[in-house]
Amino acid sequence: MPELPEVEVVRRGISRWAAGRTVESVIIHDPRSLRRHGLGAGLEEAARLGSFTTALTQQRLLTPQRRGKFLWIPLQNHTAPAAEAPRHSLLIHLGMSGQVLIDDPAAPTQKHLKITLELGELEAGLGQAAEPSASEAVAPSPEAAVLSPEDSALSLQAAEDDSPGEADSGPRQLRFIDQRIFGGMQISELVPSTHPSGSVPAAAAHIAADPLEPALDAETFFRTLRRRRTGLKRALLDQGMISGIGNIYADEALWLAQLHYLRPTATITRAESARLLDGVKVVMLAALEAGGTSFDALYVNVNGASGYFDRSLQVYGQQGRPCLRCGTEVVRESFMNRGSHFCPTCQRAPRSAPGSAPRSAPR
DNA sequence: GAAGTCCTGGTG
DNA sequence: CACCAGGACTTC
Repeated sequence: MPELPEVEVVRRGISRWAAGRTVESVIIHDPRSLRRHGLGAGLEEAARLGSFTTALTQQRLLTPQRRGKFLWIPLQNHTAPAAEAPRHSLLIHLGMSGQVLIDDPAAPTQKHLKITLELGELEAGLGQAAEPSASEAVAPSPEAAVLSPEDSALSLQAAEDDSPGEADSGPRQLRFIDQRIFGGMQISELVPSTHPSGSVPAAAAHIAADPLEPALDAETFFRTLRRRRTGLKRALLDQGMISGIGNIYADEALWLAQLHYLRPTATITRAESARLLDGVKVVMLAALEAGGTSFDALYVNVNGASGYFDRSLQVYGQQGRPCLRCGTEVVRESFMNRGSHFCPTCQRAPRSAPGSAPRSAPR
C-alpha cells in the first residue's frame, strides 16, 4: 500500500537510474495494467495497447515527478533539444501492490511482471543530474549512472560484469510489477498546474496538492475542511482535497494530532486543523527519512520487495498494544471497509452518536 | 456524500 | 474455501 513516502522513494529511484535514457522498446506482459490508458479515445484494446507502445518508443525519460501517490515521467522525443518542454508523460500509479524495478535484461523475470520498458544508453547531461530535491539526504552525483560496487546490491548489473565491448552498462530495463492490478500505467498529456514542475498529467489534474507541496497552505486546508460535511478520516483520504494520504498514514496523522477519525470536519477548529496538517507532514517526512535515506529501504522500494516503512508506525496495526503516549490499548474499528486504528483516550470520539447529525463544536 | 466495483495472494 | 485488504474510479 504505497502512500506518498513510498512513491517518493520510487520516484527518486527512477530519477537516479532511468532518467535521461530513451525507451527503445516496450513489452506489455499483462494488458490489465493499461486499463486506464487511452480511455477517452474510444479505441479497441489492441489499438489502445499499440498507442501506448507508440507513445513511449524513442521517447526520452525526463526527471520523474510526483503529486500525492501519482507518479509520472515526462516524455520528450529523443531527437528533441533537451530544453524543449515535454507534452506528454508516462503516468504511473502503484495502487495497492505496484512496484517499479530497474534492472538489467539478464535479470530473472518477476512473477507479477506487467510491463517492461527497454531503455537505451544514458545521455550525458540528462536525467538525475538536474534533480534539485532539497530533501535528498545524499544528492546523486552526476556520475550516478556509473555503477559502483555497492550498487550490485540493487541487483543492477555492475560495469565489471559486462562483457567486453559493451561500453554502456547501467540498468537497461524499467519494469512495472503489480500483484493485485489496482495500479497501472497510462500515457497522459501534460497540462498546466500549480505543481512545482508547472504541469501535471491530465489524468491526474483532479488530484489536489500534497502535504509536501508549497501550494498546500494551512489556511486553505482549514477552510476546505470546514466546508465539508463528512468525517476527518474520510476527508484525509479524499485525494481531491489533499493528496498522498492512504489508510495507514491517515491513522498515524490522526493519532499524532490526537483527533478521532469520525470527528465531523465542520466542527474542526483552526488550531486542530493546523495540528492535523502538521501531523500529516511529520508522519510523511519521518517515513521518507526512514526509507529515503536508508540503502536497504531504497533497495526494497525501487526493487520492490516489500518496502513498507513500518518502523515509523505508531498506531496502524497496533491494536491491543499500549498507546505510546498514554498506555491505553490501541483499538481497531472497521470503517469504509478498512481498519481504523486509534487510541480511545488520546483520540476522543465525537459527542454525537455514530450516524446521527453532528452538533457544532464551540469556536 | 457515499456505496459499489475492480483484483488476487494470503489467511482463517 | 470463503473472506479480507485496500486506492481510486463509476454510479447512485
